[in-house]
Amino acid sequence: MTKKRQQMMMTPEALKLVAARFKVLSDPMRLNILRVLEEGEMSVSGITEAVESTQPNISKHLKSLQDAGFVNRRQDGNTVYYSIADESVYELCDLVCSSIQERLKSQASVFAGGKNV
Amino acid sequence: MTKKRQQMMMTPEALKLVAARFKVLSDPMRLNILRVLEEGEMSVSGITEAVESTQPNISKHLKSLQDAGFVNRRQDGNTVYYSIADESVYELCDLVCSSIQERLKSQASVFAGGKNV
DNA sequence: TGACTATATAGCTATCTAGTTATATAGTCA
DNA sequence: TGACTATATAACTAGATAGCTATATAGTCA
Repeated sequence: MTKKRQQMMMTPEALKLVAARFKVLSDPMRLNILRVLEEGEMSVSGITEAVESTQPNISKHLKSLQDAGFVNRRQDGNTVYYSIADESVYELCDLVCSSIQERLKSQASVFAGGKNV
Repeated sequence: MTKKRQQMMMTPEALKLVAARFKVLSDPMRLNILRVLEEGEMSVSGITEAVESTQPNISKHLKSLQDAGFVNRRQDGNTVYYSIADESVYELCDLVCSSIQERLKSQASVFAGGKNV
């Protein structure tokens, strides 16, 4: 567990890029959209219905997801389909979920009288 | 690459938790603090100097990092030392960095005339 | 062409937050 | 005790943004 890691990126510009990417993932609605898209490509109206929001709101979120490179856009006639472009987003979510679970578990052990950090 | 993944967490509360965690990472200054702490435990004043900011600002950021469980706090006399509590944050950053590099590479190939998505 | 549909965008508002300055808190040391 | 130091907090400002309504754009079909 003490394997040497390479130093994190360090220029201010790089930090901004990384932060911006995390920012796109820092909204529950956008995460919900990504979750829906995990099942496959879907139209804007389909997504709107699936996440129970309004069409303009979803279009805006999809734009930011696309700008960040998380989703792809495909137009067929006058309906537009979005799909996942970067599968690593799910790894990110899995990591965060595991981390949250760890944290909740250790907090629970406090209440149970177990030892924690 | 097509291995089945378990479905992402789905309750609204879970989505909020995950989003909140990403939000803490969505600021360049906080990422910079984490980068500095990668080298080991450091005092507030040390961090403030390392990232070239003001002490109140850094204290505030450290508080949000601590609330999210990313860092630990240890007081010795009247100086306070912070250290990394959750190493997974570096995995998250590595994933994002790789993803950004992939993206930049594919964009570069467009300019070079290579084929892209 | 015009009526219709799907998506995108503009403009607005309420909320949030990074950074600032000033101050409070709390520990050390004489 | 008082002077000093390190950190935390309060109060404020400026900028960002999620969601809304209204509207624009663009594709289909008669």
